[in-house]
Amino acid sequence: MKEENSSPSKITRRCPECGSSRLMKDYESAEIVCMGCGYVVVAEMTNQGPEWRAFDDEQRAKRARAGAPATFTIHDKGLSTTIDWHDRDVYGKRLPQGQKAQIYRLRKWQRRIRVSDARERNLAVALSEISKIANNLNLPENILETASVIYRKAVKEGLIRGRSIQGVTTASIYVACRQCGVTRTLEDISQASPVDKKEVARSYRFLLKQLDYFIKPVKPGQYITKFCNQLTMQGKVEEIAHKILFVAKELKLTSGKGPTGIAAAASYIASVLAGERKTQREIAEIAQVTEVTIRNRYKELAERLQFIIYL
DNA sequence: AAGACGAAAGTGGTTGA
DNA sequence: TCAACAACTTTCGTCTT
Repeated sequence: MKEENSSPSKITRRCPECGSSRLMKDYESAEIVCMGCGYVVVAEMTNQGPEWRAFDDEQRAKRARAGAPATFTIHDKGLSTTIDWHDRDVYGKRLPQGQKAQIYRLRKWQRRIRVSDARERNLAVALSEISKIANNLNLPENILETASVIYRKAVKEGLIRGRSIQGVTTASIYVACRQCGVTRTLEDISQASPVDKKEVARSYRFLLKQLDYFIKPVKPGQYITKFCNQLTMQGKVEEIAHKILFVAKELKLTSGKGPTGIAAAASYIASVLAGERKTQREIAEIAQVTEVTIRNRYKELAERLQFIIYL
């Protein structure tokens, strides 16, 4: 097996920015963040363990088994047999000419059986597509699994007919992110896939309706966390931003407005208050809103917040 | 010169008849 | 299906640091 040679990528133990060893896993945004300076050390957290948990030795003995953990991300859940391309027997000896031909035929049929009918083929293509996009976005394993489950459901309900596989796979990932509380915007996700934002949004709405999912709208607070991490601002800034948001909610300034705009404005104000000023443009770029929107939210907030401004 | 501010016109999505 | 509507964007000129 090849995998044993290439060791899995190790998580850096120290922050390359400030050298601090106080690294924290942020499952919300699927990143590892330095608590000292806010630097995002690695933006990926993949679970390399088995999908089960064991609480004592007895359970471990019962649950452990040979082979890779079962996964929803391969169309047959990774349970099928594959015949590799080396024409060698278990001892590593070359096979005699006659057997070589036999193995070739076996291999051919094995492949054909594995990906048999149209639905299976669809699944196989789609799941590899999902993996590709999830990898592009450095999404953790659980998102990949969730998206795969959602896509399987969609296939089972016959929802794919007449729709592009890519559209539905991308939408599945978006649904998975929303379900698991990982803040990625439609924009983020459509950028990592060949499908445009509009198409993803259409498929997304379609999936929700057909599969009877209800997904809570994203809270601006989740975006604040994300923005502050990306802007490598101190924890203090984030804290102030959350306070501002809290007050804004009390004053009913948030309803009906885009959560990204509000979060961006709160982050902006917080950065100014904390003496760690970021420009509107910097924040606008990360928040994927315009400076004008930040200004408008900022204006509304500033008018009402002037009494509380010295927290 | 860069950043902040604001006015005005344009755009895409939602809502209700 | 269509028009009204609010939120948001784009663009551009002016002011501030």
